[in-house]
Amino acid sequence: MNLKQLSEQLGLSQTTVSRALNGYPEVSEKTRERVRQAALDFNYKPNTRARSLATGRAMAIGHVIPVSTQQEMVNPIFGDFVTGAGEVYSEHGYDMMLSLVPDSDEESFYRDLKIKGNVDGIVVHSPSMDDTRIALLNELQLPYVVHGRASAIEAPYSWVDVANVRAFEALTGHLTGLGHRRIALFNGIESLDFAHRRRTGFLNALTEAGLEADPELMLSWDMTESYGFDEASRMLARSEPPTAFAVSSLITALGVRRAVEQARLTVGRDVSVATFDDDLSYLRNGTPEAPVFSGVRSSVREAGRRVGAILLSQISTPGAPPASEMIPFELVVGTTSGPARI
Amino acid sequence: MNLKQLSEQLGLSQTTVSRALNGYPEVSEKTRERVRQAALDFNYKPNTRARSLATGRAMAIGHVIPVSTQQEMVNPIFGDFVTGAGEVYSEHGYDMMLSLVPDSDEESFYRDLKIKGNVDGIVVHSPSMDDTRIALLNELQLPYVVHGRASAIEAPYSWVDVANVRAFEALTGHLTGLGHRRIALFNGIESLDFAHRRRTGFLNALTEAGLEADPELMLSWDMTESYGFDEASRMLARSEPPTAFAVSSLITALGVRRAVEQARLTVGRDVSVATFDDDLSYLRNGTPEAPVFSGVRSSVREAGRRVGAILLSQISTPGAPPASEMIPFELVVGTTSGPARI
DNA sequence: CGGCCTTGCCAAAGCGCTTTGGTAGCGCTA
DNA sequence: TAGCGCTACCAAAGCGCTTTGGCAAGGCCG
Repeated sequence: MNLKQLSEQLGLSQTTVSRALNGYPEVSEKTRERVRQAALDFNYKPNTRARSLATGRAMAIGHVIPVSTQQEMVNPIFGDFVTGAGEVYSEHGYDMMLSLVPDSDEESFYRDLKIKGNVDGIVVHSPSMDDTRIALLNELQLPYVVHGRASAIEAPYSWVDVANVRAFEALTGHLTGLGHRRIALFNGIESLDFAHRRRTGFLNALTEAGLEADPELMLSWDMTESYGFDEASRMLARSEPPTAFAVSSLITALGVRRAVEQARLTVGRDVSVATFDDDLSYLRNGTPEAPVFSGVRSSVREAGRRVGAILLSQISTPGAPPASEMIPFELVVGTTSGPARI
Repeated sequence: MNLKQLSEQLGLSQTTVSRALNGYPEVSEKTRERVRQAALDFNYKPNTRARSLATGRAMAIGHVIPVSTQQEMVNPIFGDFVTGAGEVYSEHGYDMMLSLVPDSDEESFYRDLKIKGNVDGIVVHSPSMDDTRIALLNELQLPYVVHGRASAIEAPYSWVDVANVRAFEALTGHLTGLGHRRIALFNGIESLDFAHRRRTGFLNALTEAGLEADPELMLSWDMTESYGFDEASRMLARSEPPTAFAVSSLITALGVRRAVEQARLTVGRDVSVATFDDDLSYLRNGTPEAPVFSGVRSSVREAGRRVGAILLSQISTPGAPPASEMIPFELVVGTTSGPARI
C-alpha cells in the first residue's frame, strides 16, 4: 500500500493524506482522524527512500568504525556504545548505519557518505590526538559528534567524553594514597586521544605524590586480556616488580589479575590493581554494592546515549555552535587494591 | 554535483551518462571513458536514495538486535560478528543498518522494515528454538539468514551455524576422556537455540562416557564473567564439588577460573575448565601456538562473513532455495584441563 | 450585498536517479 | 536506391513521497 493507493481508497488527494499523517494544520480534525485510521487499517507506512528523496533528510546516522589494517581488533566497548546511541535514534525515528572502513581510504569514505547522501550525521569513533577527520567533516558540512576528543585540534567541534585525565588522576591517586610507589601503567594505544589523556592523568598523580615515572613500567597496546597477562607476568618477574597496576580496561585488568595469581601472589594484598571500567553489560565489575576491581567507572552506554542526543540536536538546528559534554565517572573501591607492603 | 549537472557538463543526456557509469553496452567506449573521467574529476557519486527509489533496491542489509526488556546484556560477540558481515557488505556496495528493537514489538518492526523498504534483507540474531521470526519473514518475502538455527522449525530456511551439538560433545568428551565424572555445565540461556544444542551435546557426551547428568551442576544464564565466578564459587563450596567445568563462553570461563583460583585450587590440575571460544578479537585465547583454555574454537567473525555472503546471494537470486552452512570448529587443548585426580 | 479572510482541500512540480521506448545516422545487402 | 539492422544516443516516464501554489466554499465585515 503506497500513498497513491491509500488516497484513492479514501477519495482524497495525496497531498491531503500526506499532510494529515504528518500533522500539518491544513487538514480538518475529522479528515485527519479518518486518514489516520485508514493508515492503521491498511498498515500504511511511507517509503523511507521516497520520503528521504523528497525531504532531503536521510533519517539515518552513520557510525564509521575505522578498521586498522594491521591490528584487527574490534573495540569491545562497541556493542554497548552503539546500544546507547541506538536507543536515542529509535526514539526519534532515525536509523543507524554502520560502516567498517579500512583507515587507508577513510577520507574518501566520508566524502562519499556526504555526496551519496545516505546519512544526516555521523559519529566519529576512536579519535587520535590530531584527528584529520574533524577538519574534513567541518569542510563537508556534515553534522558530527566525536566520541572522545582530539587534544591537538584547536577549532571547536562537538564531542562527548569522559574526563580521562581526572579519571586517571583519581585512579592513580587512589593507589599512591595507599602508599604504592612503583605503579605500572597498562594503557591503550597512545596515539589515540583517550589513552594519551589517561597517561597524562597517571603522570599528574605520580608528580602530585612526589614520585617519578619509570618508563619501563608504562605500556601502551591493544587492550586485550593476554596483553595484561603477558606483560604483567613479565613485570612481576623483574627484580623490583611494581606493587600496583593502573590499567585502562577491565579486560586487560582480568589478564593482569591472572598474572598476579599465577605468580602466587594475592591481588589486593601483595599487589594492587585499579582499572578503568566502561561498565560493559557482559562484563560487570562485581555488583554495584560489592565491586571487585578498584578504579573508576563510567558508563559507555550512557556516553552513547549522550552522543546520539547531541548529534540529533545538531542536525535539527543547523548552524548551531558545537556542543560538548562530559560523562561523569566515579571512583570505585573494590577488593583489588590495598595498602602497599613496602 | 548530480547527474543532471554532470550530463550538462558533458553535453550528453542523463540516460547516456547513467548507462555509461553503470556499464550498459549501449554506449561507445570512447564516450564511456569520457564520462568516467568526468565523474572522477567532479567526484560524482549517484545519490543513494534516488537510486534506490528508482531501482527498488535499498542496497542495505538490516541487522535486528533484540533488546530484551529485562536482561539488558549486549551480546559480546556482536562486534566481531558484525565486522565479519560488514566486510562482505562493503565489498558488494551494501550498507549495514543496525536496529535495536525491544523484543515486545519485534514483529511489527520486521513488518515495517519491509513496508518502509529500507533494507533488502536482514540477519536474524539470537534465534530461539521455535523462533516466530522465521515464519514471519517467510510471509513477508524478505530475504534473511539466521545466525544460528531454530531446532523446532521444520520448514527450510537459510542459516549459518556452528555444530553446537558436536562441539559440546567434543568439549565434554575431552573432559570425560581425562577421567572427569562430575562435570558442571555453565550454559547460556537455554531458550536460545545455541544453548539448547550445547546442552544436548554435553548430555550426549556424558551418556557416551556412561555418566549421569546432575541437574544441580547444570546452569543456564547470561554469560557474564560474574555469573561464572559466583556460580563456580558456590559449586566449589559443595561437599562434592565438580572436578571439571564445561563453559559456553570464554568470558564466563574467566569468571570460573577466578573462582577456582580464589578457592586456592589450581586450574588444569585440581579443576579442569573447558570452554567454547568465539575467537573474539579482544579476547584471544592465548596464542594460536599456545592456547590457554582447553575447549572448542570457532570464529564468530568468520560466521559473520558467511552470513553476509549467503544473504547477498539470496538477494541476488530471488526465489532461490534456502541455503545453509556449518562453520567449522576445532578442539583446542590448552593448560586449563588435565587428568581428573581421584 | 460585495469584498475579504479562513478553512480545507487539490493538481502538479520536484527530489535524483533508472529505464522504457524511441530515433537519427550509418553501412550493408538485394 | 529502397530497405534493413546496427550503433549510439535522447526525451520522457516513473519510483513514492513532500511541498508549492493554487482555488472553491463559507463566514464575516462594513
